Amino acid sequence: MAIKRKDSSTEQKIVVAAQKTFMLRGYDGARMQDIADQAGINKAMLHYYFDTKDKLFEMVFATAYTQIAPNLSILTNESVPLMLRVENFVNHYTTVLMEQPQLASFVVNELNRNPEKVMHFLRGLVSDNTLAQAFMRSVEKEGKTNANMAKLHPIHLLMHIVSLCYFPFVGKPLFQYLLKLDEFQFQIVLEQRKQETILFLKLMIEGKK
Amino acid sequence: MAIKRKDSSTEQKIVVAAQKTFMLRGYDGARMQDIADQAGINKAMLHYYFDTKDKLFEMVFATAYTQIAPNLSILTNESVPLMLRVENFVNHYTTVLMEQPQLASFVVNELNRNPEKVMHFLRGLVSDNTLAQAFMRSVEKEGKTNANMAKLHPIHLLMHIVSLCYFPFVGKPLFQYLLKLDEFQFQIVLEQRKQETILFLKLMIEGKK
DNA sequence: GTCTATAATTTGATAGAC
DNA sequence: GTCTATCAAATTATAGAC
Repeated sequence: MAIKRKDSSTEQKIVVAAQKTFMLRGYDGARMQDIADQAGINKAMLHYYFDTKDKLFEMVFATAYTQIAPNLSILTNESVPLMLRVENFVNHYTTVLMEQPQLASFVVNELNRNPEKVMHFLRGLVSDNTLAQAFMRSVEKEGKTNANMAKLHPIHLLMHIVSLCYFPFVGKPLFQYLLKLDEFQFQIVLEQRKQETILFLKLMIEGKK
Repeated sequence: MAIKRKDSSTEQKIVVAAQKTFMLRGYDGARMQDIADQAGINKAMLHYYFDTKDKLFEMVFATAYTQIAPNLSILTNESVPLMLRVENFVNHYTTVLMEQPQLASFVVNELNRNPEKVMHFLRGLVSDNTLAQAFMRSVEKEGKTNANMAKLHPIHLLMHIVSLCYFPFVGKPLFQYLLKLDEFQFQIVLEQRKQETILFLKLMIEGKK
C-alpha cells in the first residue's frame, strides 16, 4: 500500500472527487476538506494542483456545462426531419442524466446562485451564439411544409422540450416526495419518460397520435 | 418567567430580509450578516428573534414550500373538468412565479442540497399524503369517458404539467443565455407561455387543436 | 429590545520539512 | 510531489451593558 502515484493519477483523483463534491453540495456547500478526503489526499495537495477553490470549481463547471447544456446542433441539422431530431435530443439527454442525475441540478443551480463565477466561462463559448437562431429558422421552415405546426412558436417548442427533459431530474426529490416513489420506482418512471415525452412532442409537432 | 413581547415590526423586517437573502443565495450561500444588514439591524438581533440560522431558514423554507409546492387539490377536484383544472393550475403557478421568480429555484435546490434540513418539515405535512392518489384516480376516471386520453398515464401527465410550469423559471439564466433574451423579452415569453402551455396540454388531454 | 464587543468554530490558503 | 502544522479571514453565536 502507500505507493506513491504519478501526477496525472493524483490529478485525476482530485478531478473525480471535486466533481462528486461540487455536484452534490454546490459551490457554496462544497468543502475543500471533503474533496481532499474523498481523493485520499490532504488539502495542501488540492492547492498544489489547482491553486484555488474557484479554479477547481471552474474546471468542474466547464465539464458539467458542456455535458448538459442543450446541444442545439442536434435540433438544428436540417438534413434530418424535425421530429427525428427531437427524438434524438430526448433520448440523448435522458440517457446522460440517468447516468449523472445531479448534472442538470448542479448546472442550473450554479447559474442561479453564482452567475459571476460562471458567466465569464459562458462568454468564452462562441459556439452557441448562432445555434438558437438556426433552430428557430429550421422550425419555421418545417412549419411551411406541415400545416399542423404552422402555429408552433420555436422558442416555446424549445422551452417545452428542454423543460420536459430536464425538470424530472432537477425536481426529483419533489416528485419522489409527492408521488411516494422509492429509488427503484423512480428509475422506472424516468425510463418510461423517454417514450412518453417523445409521444407528447410528436402529438404537438405532427398533430397526430 | 415574564415573557418579553417581541417587536412584531422588527420581526417582520427580519422575515422579509431572510426571505430575500435565502432565496437569492440558498442556505449555504446566505450570510447572517447580509440578512441583518438588509433588515437594518445587527446580527445579535437575529439570534434574539430566531435563535439560529437553521431556525430562520426553516421558517423561510416552510413559507416558500407552501407557496410553490404543486397544489394537487387544484388538479383533483372532480367537480371541474380535467382540462379546466389543468388550465387553472398553469395560470395560477405561472402568475405566482412571475411575482417571485426565485421561488421554484430555491425550493427545488434546497430539496437537492439540504434534504436533511428540509425533510423533517415535509414529513410534518400530512395533507399531501393522499392527494397524489386522488389525482391519479381522477385522471383515470376521465380516461374512461374520453377515448383520446385512454393511454394517458397520470404520473407522466403530472410530471409534464409541473415541468412545463416550473422549469422556465428554474432554468431562466440558461434560457436567457441560449436565446439571448434580455429581462424584458424574457418576461414577455413567460407571459405567452400561459397560453402556449395550456394549448400544448389541451392537445394532449383532449386530442385536438 | 437593541446594541457593541468578543468568543468559538470553520474554512480557504500557505510555509516549510522531507 | 506529498505531508504536517499553522495562519488569516470569515462566520455563527453569545455575553453583557444600556
